[in-house]
Amino acid sequence: MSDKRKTTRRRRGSEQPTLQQVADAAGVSAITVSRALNTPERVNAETRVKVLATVERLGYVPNLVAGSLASSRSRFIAVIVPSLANAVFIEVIQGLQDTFERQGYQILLGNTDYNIEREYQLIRTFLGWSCSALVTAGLRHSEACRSLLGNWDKPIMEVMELGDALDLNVGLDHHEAGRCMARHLLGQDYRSIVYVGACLDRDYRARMRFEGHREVLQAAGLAAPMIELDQLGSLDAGAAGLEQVLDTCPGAHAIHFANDDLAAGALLRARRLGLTIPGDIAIAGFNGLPLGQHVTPRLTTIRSPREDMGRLAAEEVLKRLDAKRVTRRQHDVGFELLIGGST
Amino acid sequence: MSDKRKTTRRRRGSEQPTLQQVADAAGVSAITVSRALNTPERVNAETRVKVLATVERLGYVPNLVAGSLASSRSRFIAVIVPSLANAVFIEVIQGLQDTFERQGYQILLGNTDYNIEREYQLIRTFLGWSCSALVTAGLRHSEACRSLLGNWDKPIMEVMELGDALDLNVGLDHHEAGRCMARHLLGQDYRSIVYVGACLDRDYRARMRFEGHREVLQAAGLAAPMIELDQLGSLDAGAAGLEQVLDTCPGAHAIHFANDDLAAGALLRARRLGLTIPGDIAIAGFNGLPLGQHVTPRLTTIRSPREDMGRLAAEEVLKRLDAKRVTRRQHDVGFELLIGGST
DNA sequence: CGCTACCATGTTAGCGCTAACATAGTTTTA
DNA sequence: TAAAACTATGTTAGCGCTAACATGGTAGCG
Repeated sequence: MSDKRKTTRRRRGSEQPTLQQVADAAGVSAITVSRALNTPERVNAETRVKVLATVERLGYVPNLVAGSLASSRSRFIAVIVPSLANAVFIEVIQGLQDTFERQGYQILLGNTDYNIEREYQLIRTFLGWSCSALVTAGLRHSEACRSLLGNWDKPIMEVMELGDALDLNVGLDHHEAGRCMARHLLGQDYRSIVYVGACLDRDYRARMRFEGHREVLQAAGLAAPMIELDQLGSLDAGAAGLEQVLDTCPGAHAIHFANDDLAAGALLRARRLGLTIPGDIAIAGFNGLPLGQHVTPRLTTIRSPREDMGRLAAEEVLKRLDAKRVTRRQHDVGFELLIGGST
Repeated sequence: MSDKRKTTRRRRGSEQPTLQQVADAAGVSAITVSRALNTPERVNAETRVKVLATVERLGYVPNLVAGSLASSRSRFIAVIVPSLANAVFIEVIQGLQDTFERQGYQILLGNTDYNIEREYQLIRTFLGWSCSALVTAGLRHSEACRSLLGNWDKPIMEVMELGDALDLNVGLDHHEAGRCMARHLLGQDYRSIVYVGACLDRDYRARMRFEGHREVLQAAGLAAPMIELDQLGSLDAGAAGLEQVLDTCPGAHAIHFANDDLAAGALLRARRLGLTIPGDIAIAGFNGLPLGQHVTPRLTTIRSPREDMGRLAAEEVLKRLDAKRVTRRQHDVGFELLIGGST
């Protein structure tokens, strides 16, 4: 390097004051300011007051990027869901956010659009942010993703369904939910029951429910016809689904929809067509959305405790982060059959 | 410091390979690996291939925290909304996320729960992450928040409503939307019109719409009664609102609800009560949610282009980040009156 | 052919913070 | 009363990356 040109290669990022500047202004060392902010109980009360006043006076905002690099811990929690269009995931996120933010963690939200490759990319990026934990919806991941997570030493929480999880798991048994509704429909003496779902390759939990449903019908010696729509859960798709059933299965007594959006769309369309429910056709859903309780007749459905699922998932992750005992890796949050007038 | 104890104070964060390790393995310098990953066009094709193969082989995941510190740029966009329970914000977020993620930006989502003090805290934290830009719902902020943002040199985008913005602004005119619906109702010859809102101090945009509504009614020489519910937009609240109107304003011809959730709740309840719509009571909403088009009769409402609003907001921010010309600071996305059978 | 221009890559010095260890003063313990 | 333990604060050395400048080679040009 050239000899004299010590032009002190300056590179200040922003004009924000730094920890060091606060320390100088307060007449202490940088580490004392750091401690006053992060572990106040380890600083003498008098010093603490002086430092915090200086922080306030200078309008100091801690650079969390630098802090994370130094400590190799960020207070990020990666949360990955397949869609934001579905109220179900929103409610889980609310439960997560509520619990995590209360503890000073920030959620990094990723949306895969039901694309398993996209999930891998998101997880890669999130690992680069030194997240403290990962919460992801579902148990299905790409091979690349599994091997990436295999080398990761932070808590991993898989929510929504139960099964063979990577680490922690909070969810419900979708096969059993499908069986439960099918049993209810049989109990009401419907014999010709159609299952209507949408995009079951992506919404594979709906397929699990169908499998449970089919099991029960077959055990009763009945056929289990299924119709798959090509648009994800929406009122429109449900209305279309109803019409498709009326066209192609004229003798159907009941329709078991994969979710409440579809079921409510069908129910509203049926009423508009002047059909009697459940006389002409019975309708059942899944999720327990509020809408189902406001339509007439009330929708028979299965309520899943979504916000609680998020909350419980977050609590279990927090326990892990606090190095608390791991009591159980798996939690079944269950579900509840809500019987309305629609069946 | 003691003389000999050069115990090389090691502090490796994780076991992840670093840039330097990739560089050594590939036989180049660290900066070349950095360039191969971040500005591949500035590296010879042959070298690039060799480096990327090594990256792949070692399973290297870039430490984004370190990168952000060094460059004092993160690819975070702070997004602050008052609630996730409201579909309106979700759709705006979807528009934002879709556009930003496509450009490699990650959204940091904050939820204020309609608490203006919480907004300040969130913004403080987000500034600490060296966000590239801030998108926030609404123009109302605390004094502390304004002064914090005053010193900030990155793009700030305020969405949802139009007005005196800090920087960029994409939204619609809520006063005008209120006027528009009031004019429609007058045009249908309703004379006794009640406005029903919920928590109008928090949902102040609904209050703006009420003010537009009141202006029009008063100009026509009519009273503009208003009922405020104490539960934010939900079907339940709407049903309760309808009953309150029936009780307290027995001569009402029409109800102008602050949003579609309330309106749909009222409409469904009215039908359950056996009322004729719009004969016994006319009902109007705001938002243009799909549900409004599925109830019978269809709900008269105002559709706001929410996802487009998010998309446009993101595009404007991206233009700024690319140092493109700032054509306009403010964009009115407009709205559309949807006339259904409910009025 | 000497000059500038440019391309590909390297060297050095931080970014702003915290972990790890050090030190001085005070209290407790045997 | 000396040693051990604890309290409050400071010093040093990175965390893993990129900006800024440096260097050597090749091409272009009059």
